[in-house]
Amino acid sequence: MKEKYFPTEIETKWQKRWADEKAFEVTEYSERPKFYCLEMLAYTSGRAHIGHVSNFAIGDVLSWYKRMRGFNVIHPFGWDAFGQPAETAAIKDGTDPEKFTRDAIAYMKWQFQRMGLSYDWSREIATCDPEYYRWNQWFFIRMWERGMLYRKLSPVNWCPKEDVSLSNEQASGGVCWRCGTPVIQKELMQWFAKITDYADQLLDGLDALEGQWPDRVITMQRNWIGRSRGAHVRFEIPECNESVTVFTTRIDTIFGANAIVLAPEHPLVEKVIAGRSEAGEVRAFAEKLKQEQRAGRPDELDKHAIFTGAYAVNPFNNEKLPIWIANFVLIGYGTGAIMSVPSGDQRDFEFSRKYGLPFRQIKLTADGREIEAEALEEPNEDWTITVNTGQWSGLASEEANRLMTEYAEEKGFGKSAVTYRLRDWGISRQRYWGTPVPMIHCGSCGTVPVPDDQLPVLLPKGVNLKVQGGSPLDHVPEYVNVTCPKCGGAARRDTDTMDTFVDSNWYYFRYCDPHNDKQPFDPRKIAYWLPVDQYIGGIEHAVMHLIYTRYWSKVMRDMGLVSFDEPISRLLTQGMVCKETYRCPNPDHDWLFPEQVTPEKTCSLCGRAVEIGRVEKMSKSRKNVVDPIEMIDIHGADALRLFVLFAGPPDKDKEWSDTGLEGAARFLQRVWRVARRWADQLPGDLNETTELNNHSRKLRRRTHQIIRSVTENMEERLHLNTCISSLMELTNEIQAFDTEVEKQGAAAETDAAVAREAVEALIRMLAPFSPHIAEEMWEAYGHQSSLVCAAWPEFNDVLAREEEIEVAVQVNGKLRSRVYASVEATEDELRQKALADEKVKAAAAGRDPFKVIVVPQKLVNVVFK
RNA sequence: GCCGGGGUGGCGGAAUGGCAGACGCAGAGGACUUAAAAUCCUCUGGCCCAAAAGGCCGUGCGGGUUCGAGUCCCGCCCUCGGCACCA
Repeated sequence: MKEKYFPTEIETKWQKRWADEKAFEVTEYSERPKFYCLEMLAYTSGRAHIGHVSNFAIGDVLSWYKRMRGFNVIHPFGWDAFGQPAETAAIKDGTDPEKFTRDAIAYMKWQFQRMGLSYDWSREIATCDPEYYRWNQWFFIRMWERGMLYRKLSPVNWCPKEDVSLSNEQASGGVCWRCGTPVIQKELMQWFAKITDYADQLLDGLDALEGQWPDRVITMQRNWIGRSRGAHVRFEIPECNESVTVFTTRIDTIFGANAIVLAPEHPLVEKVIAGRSEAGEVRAFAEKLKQEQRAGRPDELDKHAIFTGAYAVNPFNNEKLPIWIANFVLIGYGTGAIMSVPSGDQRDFEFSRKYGLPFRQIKLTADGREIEAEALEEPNEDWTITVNTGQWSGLASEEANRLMTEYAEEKGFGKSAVTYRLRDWGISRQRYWGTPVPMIHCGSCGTVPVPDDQLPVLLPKGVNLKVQGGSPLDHVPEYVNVTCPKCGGAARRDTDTMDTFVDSNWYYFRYCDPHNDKQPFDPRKIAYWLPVDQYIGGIEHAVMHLIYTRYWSKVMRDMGLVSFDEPISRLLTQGMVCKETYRCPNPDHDWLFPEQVTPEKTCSLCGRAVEIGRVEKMSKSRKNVVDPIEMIDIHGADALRLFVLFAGPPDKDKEWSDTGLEGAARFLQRVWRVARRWADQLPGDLNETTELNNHSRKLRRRTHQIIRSVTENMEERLHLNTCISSLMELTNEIQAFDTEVEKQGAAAETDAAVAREAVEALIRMLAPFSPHIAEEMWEAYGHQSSLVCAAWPEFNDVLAREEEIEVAVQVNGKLRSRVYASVEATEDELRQKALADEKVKAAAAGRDPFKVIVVPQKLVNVVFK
């Protein structure tokens, strides 16, 4: 072993060797049980950041660990390569999105390879490869055939000057990012996937994920799906011979209704105002509400409403209810119409107060009082006891709710119903850089899919992206003008591309069979590798990506391609890496780089005191990003990986610290020195019963204790930060042992054997975290084959056992003393020892203890009254 | 507003009802060195006490359960994240 540890040299050597030996490539032909370790697809932003290091380091540790535990570990990698930023860059700088993306992949791959991650690169995919997106198209057609896809008019952000659709980001602030024109909403015919058909399955499937997925992700998904059980109730509108159906979860409050309120887009609006003098005014008001809503002002809290002049009839009591239109009723939820019950709902309460509609109390307060409706200061949304509700008065609300629903069903004006917050998934994008929709619109045959043998529909190259009027693909005649596959007549190709969430729905299925040109994947390979055993990624994907991919997976199940319900068994959402920010009060300087801040915390440009911002997510605009490659150049990938994992638990946010990274590097240096001390010593025999001197016995015991604790933390909780702490402790133990050996002069043969056992355990347990240095030391210890083939160290409970343990002695729950005993000491022995203790005797003052609690090997609590 | 995390030394964090502060960072002192760096050793929650011994306090705040609470229960406060007029 060299005297000094040079990370760059070692890391280059082992990265090359792993690549040459294809060390991390796997097949499904194995005796070992499989383990699928997956990190989220990397977006091709152009540059790796510390968040990537953290995400991938977690997955890499787990892959290494499972490999050493005898699993056949698939650990693949790929690129989320389609999407808007490449197209935006192209419009701004005139680059080609494909070139932009390929360059980004090349550079980022180089960066990730310098981190020494144990990926099976032979399975690498990029979603912009025709070999990949071809199968998006194939799935699209299969979904369409199954009635899972349909087209409908749906609004998009639209720039009226350039006549192009804009993403929310491009329309931020309500103006077009290119020309500053105020954005309007335009209805376009777009593709939707019927995810709502699977709402129940997606909701109920979450039960099985409890304990395996973070609680907050499960809760967020439940809320996102938002199943709500209630009833549809039909209200007749005699004057125009129509009826309106509302959805309510509280039919038991229907006697308190004071109005029917429609969403401004509701189709009945035109019918109820037809022929009325106020029709023009109401229509204009509805239009205004539509614009307001679509301009998307989330802080809009005021209720805006207008009376249409028409009335509906409450089927329970034949009361006439005025029909209103209001901004707080949404066309996309329920039936787009509600009954307003001001005494039972916050929104209805605000609406009714503002417009002076009457109140009626229809249930007791939570504390059982009946109060004057007009005296209500807030609505009562509780389930209590009904009052003033005709024949249902005096019932528990839940009971009334059930009976009144039954009554409505009997009488034929209502029905129990379930609605969801979840809406169908719009997958159309009017953009260039995405998967082309493989459909053709024919004047005589309608919408016709491109035949399978003509897939992929290739994205044309050299397209002008800075067009006005529709999508860039609309302006490529040779792309648009096709013959109908059915009738051979002239037809028009659909020019939409797909949402990139389609790409990420099934990429991890493709990893299992990445080069298949006959089908998206061989179902037999999926049956072997899937479900994913551990998925690791950012919390920002808690809802959309992770619902869409669950949905896709269920559709594939129904197509007979896969046989499981849930594709991801365990999920870990890693925290962000954050860093302090600095800001100069001078607006010309604003955010500062750390090197622009003097040690006195003043701005190096103007000398003013710098505001130290809170620790926040790294971002370019705040100038608090750390470049991983810079850090690797200084301290090595091993140290960087170790630090990001040591900084905190994987699922919590972590704070970047330069000195923390230095600490990690210093630790690796120490491990190196400790290992070097014993690398060339010939060890004697060592077995479970070998007689050892004191310091050897102690090191051996600590070695086995630490193997046990690291193993448990790996298996049960993925508390990687505490695993690293334990490795540091083991290193400290070996160092202390070395000092003892120095004191004695010469090392005994058994000393060398015990030291070797400890160092080799340390090396093997360090491998998942800092694999390069571990490999180098392993080789120096005379092992011919790589650690990739090494086994995780086993602990021996007998050797880990303490000879004498310290037992805390409490008097009335307060720590007062300590006694020493053997591990085998019985409860009674511990009790006697504690009672004999001077402190306990003093506290007793002659009394007998009221109670003595003994926790074996830990503590004795002596209680006096 | 709703939902979900979280609040522990100077800092990052540890502790699955049983000795709070493991491990690391930062800091102080010492050894080695002509010197520095590196390395090694020691100390480092607060308060009382000249010091030691010893004692008291201490996990956001207030209650509770328990022999025993950072951990469990109830009520607050603060903070971060997600969603947001979802009937």
